[in-house]
Amino acid sequence: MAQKPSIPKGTRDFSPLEMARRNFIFNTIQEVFKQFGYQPIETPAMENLSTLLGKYGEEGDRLLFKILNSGDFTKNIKAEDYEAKNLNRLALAVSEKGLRYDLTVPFARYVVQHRNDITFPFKRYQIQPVWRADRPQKGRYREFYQCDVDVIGSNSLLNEVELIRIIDEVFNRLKVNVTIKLNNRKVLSGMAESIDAADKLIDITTAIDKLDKIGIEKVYQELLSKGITQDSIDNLEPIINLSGTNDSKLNCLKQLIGHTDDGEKGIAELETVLNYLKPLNVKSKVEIDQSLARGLNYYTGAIIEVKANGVSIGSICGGGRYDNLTGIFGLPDVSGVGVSFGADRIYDVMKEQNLFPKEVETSTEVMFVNFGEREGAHALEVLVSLQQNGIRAELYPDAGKMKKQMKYANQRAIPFVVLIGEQEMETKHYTLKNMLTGEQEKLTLDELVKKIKKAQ
RNA sequence: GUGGUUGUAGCUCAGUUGGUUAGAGCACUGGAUUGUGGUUCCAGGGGUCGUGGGUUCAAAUCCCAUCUACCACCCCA
Repeated sequence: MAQKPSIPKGTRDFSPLEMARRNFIFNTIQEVFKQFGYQPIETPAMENLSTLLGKYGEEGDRLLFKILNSGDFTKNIKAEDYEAKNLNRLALAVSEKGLRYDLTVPFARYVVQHRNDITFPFKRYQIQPVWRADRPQKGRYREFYQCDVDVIGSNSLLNEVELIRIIDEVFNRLKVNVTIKLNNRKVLSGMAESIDAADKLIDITTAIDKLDKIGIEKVYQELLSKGITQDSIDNLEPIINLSGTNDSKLNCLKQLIGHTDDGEKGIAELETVLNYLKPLNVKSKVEIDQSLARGLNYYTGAIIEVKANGVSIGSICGGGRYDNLTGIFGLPDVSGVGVSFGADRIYDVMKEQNLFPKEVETSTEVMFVNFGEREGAHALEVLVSLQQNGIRAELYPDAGKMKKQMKYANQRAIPFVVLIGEQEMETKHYTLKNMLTGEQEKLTLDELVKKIKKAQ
């Protein structure tokens, strides 16, 4: 136990069964992305710190993994920074690269860098791990995969509609029951403006974002502590407390904040998206949630978040529109909208709800028992024909005890075993054993193929 | 980053007020069964009790530190 090896905090190994299930998720998501016409890109695991820093707020900067410079990494350290324990400056002195924190900022960097080769609107997807130096918890890891779809260079709200359809399609295929929550940043600014607290937008949004979790009283407490007046809070109450159907929420919002510029625009956008959606037969519940804010302060329009119904885990997918993300890299006025699927959390939800189809766990469909040199050679020929017919087959490599070979097949959950000994070699009728029922029968090669194919 | 809970065999866990050689179930290996797994029976291997220090004649057990996992906050996929 003492010197048992281990892996860093918040990281995980994935064993074959977990990989089979994870790949099921990744493949499903990727198929949907492709079906909607998105193209893949990849970016490096590490980016220059200058690309990453300052994009996620103070909290985000703290959660960035930084990479120690090669060579003499002390050469840029200034004595006074060391004396004063100026950690930020020391970190910059010894490190100029960091692990990516999400896929959106590297994508923005990519777009700016390759702007001359890209045809806009650019629809890309990206499935890669990201790293955050967060304290791990259930559903929270330090290394996890994001599956991003974004379209950049188009202001059309049809993109929002398309993303919602993608979300719906992915979770339908995965059989995960979800609620898609929708809001608009402009509605939030309209709210702030209508209570004369436009300058406190961030404080207001982060506070009411917690409504679900901590209840309305605590939200008010937090607002007061941030310097929002009691008058303003009283005015805010009817807005936060909206309930009912999307239509009735929209109507109330119009009355309450429709007079502000941003409020009017935001409501109109929400209404447009929902109207597009109406005839499209989206199966997941789509609901307006005027308390939905999400932390990232670069969203400017739509805000989207997906929750799995009946599982207490954070959001499993989220995103929104950002009008000027590439602006920070010197390419202004390019609007983008996208969402990110959290594969690891989707895995946890599906695990908890037993949603993985057991077919994904079958690797080898048929195993040949090895009786010895001559029998093995014969089995190999039969095996090749099966493989050429698209059947996943393997021959046990050692002519060991039959019990051991059967046990191997059993534990690998291989549904069929073929036995080829003296008798079978002579008659060319091979014994096929169904490992689930225990039934055996003697079949010719053609019958063998047919039988196994039928079970696929 | 703040506060709390935790750690004994590969896994899930017992372990008395601190007291000889730390146990069980499952898993693993071998046998009963040299052409039959998943059931049954028998036998066996495997732990310096997370790590480091301290208290004590004596520590898995008490104290401190540290690491891990989990929970709440913060934040988020």
